[in-house]
Amino acid sequence: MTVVAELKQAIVDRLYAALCAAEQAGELDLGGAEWPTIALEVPREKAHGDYATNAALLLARSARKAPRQVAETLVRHFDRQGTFVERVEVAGPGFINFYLDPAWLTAVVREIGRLGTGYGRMAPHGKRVNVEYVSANPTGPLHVGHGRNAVVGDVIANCLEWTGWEVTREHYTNDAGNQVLNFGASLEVRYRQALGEEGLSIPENGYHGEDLVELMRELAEREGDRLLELPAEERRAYLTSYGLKRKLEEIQRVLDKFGVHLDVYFSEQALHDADALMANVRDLKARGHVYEAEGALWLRSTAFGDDKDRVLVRQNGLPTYVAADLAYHRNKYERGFDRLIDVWGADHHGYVPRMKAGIAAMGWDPDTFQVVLYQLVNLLANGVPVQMSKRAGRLVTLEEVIDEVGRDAARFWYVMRSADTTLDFDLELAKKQSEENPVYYVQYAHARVASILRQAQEAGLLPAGFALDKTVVQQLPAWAEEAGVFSEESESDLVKLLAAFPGEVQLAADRLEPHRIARYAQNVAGAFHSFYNACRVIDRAEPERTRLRLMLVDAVRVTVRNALNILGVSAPERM
RNA sequence: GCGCCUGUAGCUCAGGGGAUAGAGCAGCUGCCUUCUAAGCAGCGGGCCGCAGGUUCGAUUCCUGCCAGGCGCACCA
Repeated sequence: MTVVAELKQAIVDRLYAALCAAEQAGELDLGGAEWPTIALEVPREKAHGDYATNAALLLARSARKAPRQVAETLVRHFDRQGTFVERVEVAGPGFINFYLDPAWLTAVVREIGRLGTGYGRMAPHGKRVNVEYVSANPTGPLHVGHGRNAVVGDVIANCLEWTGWEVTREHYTNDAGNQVLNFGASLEVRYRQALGEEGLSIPENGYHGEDLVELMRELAEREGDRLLELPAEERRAYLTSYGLKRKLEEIQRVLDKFGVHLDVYFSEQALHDADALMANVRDLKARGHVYEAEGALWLRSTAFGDDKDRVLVRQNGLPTYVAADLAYHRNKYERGFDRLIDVWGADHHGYVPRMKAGIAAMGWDPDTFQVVLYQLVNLLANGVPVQMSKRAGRLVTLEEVIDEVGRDAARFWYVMRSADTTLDFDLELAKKQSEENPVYYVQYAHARVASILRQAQEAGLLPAGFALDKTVVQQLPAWAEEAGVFSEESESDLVKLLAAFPGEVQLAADRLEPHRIARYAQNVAGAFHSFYNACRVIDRAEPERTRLRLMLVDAVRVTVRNALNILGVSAPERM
């Protein structure tokens, strides 16, 4: 438990004790009503203390007393011995405000220094979660939308890992079904065209992308017209599997460039090959959730909250996408995951109820399956929407975005905003403003701290062997023991923010809201820059204060670096 | 028609049952002979879409409406 978690728990415990004592003293009669959950919050106004609770306001009704009176009673019975609480006040309509001994701030900084790269990380609890994201079709390049999916999924996975989950990052590759047939047909056309054949056109529902032209041109150069001599079916099979393989490699290459490293690339075709789809349908049938109608096999998903039943096997005997996806999710559960998370574009939101229904029908708790939906990405150029036409085959690829904007800025941009809001991604703007991008503001804070530490070392304040891969406290534990307290407002503001980091990570993980980490990093950077301008760190006239502040800026370095780490953004030591 | 998301400062967006609603950008005023000015300090700017309801208290929760986006396949 962190210093903050402990001190908050102590306050809550003492509040319950005070409540209990007040009841026994006959000063408070809740009339048998249950005790409310007492929560502490950091007040918006710092004049209202370090922490505050609205417990008295919640108790007022059942106690049939004025909230302020209830608060006074609780405060009278509140025992602050052995806690960091220095002063307790009743304020406003009945809030109880807690003012802490400034030594708590020193304790926080000391702790951050001790934990270093582990600050904000919870202990593993052994539960396993599978996070499925990107899951792009291997029939074309990754585009701007995939970028959001990738970063949202990646940062969620990181947050879960930091909060103790054993995480598997997984990509589902749709390398089977109709679209693959269309893909193969498109490749055939491009191959023939590359060999000079004319009068051919990409079939209905085919893939018009320039990337396939390039891919087949390359193949034609290497293989010549040799493939034309093969039987049609064999040629088609070759082209298809060749294309899928190359496109998947392409996806992996770009993701790698984007800092997205997935543990598992799961092939849909493998499910087909193992007869997993029909095996699952048979199982669902045995469970009584499948019926036949109009020549098709239906899942009675309405029994599990869906608004209509869904076809699993079509009249023509081919399984639907739902059948494949259910078999896939069954496979995930059978691999022993306690929890499944899928990251989908909001255009697929209508698909959620049928998946949940299917999962319930297969016998798993649908609450263990969650879908994170992100709203779509609008691509703009100078504020004007860019028409993304698949037909014309012209779309801005993720790789172009990474190349133009830079990996760090792109990642930060994608995850900066809540997944619930539509994201305008203006390439021209992102390029032009790259110097003003919030990510640089955060990275700059980190670089500035590193610079201060370097200067401290040059000034002989830190030992010659001082290394940035460890913290000041780790290398100079005696400093932490002798440290005094912070007195400047910009110092305490900063430390309080640093203290909130583990809680922020937990909240981001619990709510699957990765943008909170980006926002938090900006807040810390802001508080640091303010501190930097208000306080001088290295001051030969005041060695004790210098040491304390060196530990503070080092704690900033640790926290910013850890936050950027979760975001998958680099933390440069120089800029 | 039904479902999901969104509506908060000029723009882009945070926040969230409480005590005086925030940030960045844009505009204006200051701050570099001292650790990185990719920075800081300050000023101006708000019926938190509209109308009801619940509550001691609503911008936050509920209902209805309005506006924008996205869905509603034996496609994936």
